[in-house]
Amino acid sequence: MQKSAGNSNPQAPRHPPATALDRIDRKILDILQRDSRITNQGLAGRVGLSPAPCSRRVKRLHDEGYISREVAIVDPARVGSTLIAFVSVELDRQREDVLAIFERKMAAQKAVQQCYFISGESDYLLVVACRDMEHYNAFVREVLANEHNIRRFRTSFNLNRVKYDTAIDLEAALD
Amino acid sequence: MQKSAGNSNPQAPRHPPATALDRIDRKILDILQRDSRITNQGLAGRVGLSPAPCSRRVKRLHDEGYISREVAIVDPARVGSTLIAFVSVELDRQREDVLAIFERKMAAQKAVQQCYFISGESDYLLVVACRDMEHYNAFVREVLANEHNIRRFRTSFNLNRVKYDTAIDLEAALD
DNA sequence: CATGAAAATCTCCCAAT
DNA sequence: ATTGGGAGATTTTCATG
Repeated sequence: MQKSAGNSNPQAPRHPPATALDRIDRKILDILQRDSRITNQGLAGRVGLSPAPCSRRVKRLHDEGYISREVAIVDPARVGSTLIAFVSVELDRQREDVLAIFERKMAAQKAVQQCYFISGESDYLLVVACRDMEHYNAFVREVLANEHNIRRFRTSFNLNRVKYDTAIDLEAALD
Repeated sequence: MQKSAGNSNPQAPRHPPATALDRIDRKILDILQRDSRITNQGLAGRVGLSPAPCSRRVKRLHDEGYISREVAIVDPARVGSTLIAFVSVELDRQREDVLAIFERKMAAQKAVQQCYFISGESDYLLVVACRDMEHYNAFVREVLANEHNIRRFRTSFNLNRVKYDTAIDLEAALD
């Protein structure tokens, strides 16, 4: 069994063997997941270490791929991206090449923030961020309606984003 | 018209008047959205500024709330969080108090990464991150099956996360 | 892992455009 | 009003114990 597609990942970062995480590592990850702007000595203080070994651990967490990247989260409302659409997509056929083509297209679309190949009635779930309805309409017409392999798609719109977290619950993850 | 609930936001950060963004600001945001670990002088170089004014702009983008936070993105596979579930939830009634209670509950659940109040057939869409099926089962039994106001919920599981971006397309957002 | 020093970086202030 | 340069203050990193 292999992933649905995209095994030709251009530059899949090859990470070192990856040592196990102890309690301090998880605490560091937990803090950085929520605020990566914290200074090293601030972090060190919160996990009960001196700055030097704390810095080493953070570097290791990066190098070994536990932290894949650090990003700034932009407030969508402030930059005029006010509409989030959820699109469930059903393809005509679930042949590997059809899936791969669709996935490549979605990955290339800047409006598509998230794209999941899913189980259940439809094949894909998209999360699309747009400026407004006009922009979403343009996206649908240009991207989805032009895609021959789509049997149908259904859109729901966001009325209120109650929660948007990028953090993973590390207690539950390892325990 | 008001948001569906949660207007009692405990500490909604009150941001300054918010000046408009020029091309350089958007370029800064665009870069930081994808990599906030870049040094200030590296950023300054890429946007064609010297370090000092670049630092000032970044500070302003934070202070005025364009950047709501900076976070480390943890690789789910590396920390044993391998299962993502999508749950569409239909409530018994769409009364404000029922919505508010449900939203508060979801916001408090660490496994719930995203929660949207949506238009369409169901009321909410949840993105839930779990260690495995057993963990998801426990989540469903403890959290959803105990919630009296839920008429029904339907789960789809992630088979392949094709794309996971937190960046907003700023070109489209402002044009 | 902690301590202490060196190197690099960030941030503030001031002059200049 | 915003930029660019420089000094001061932090921060990170590398050595040693």
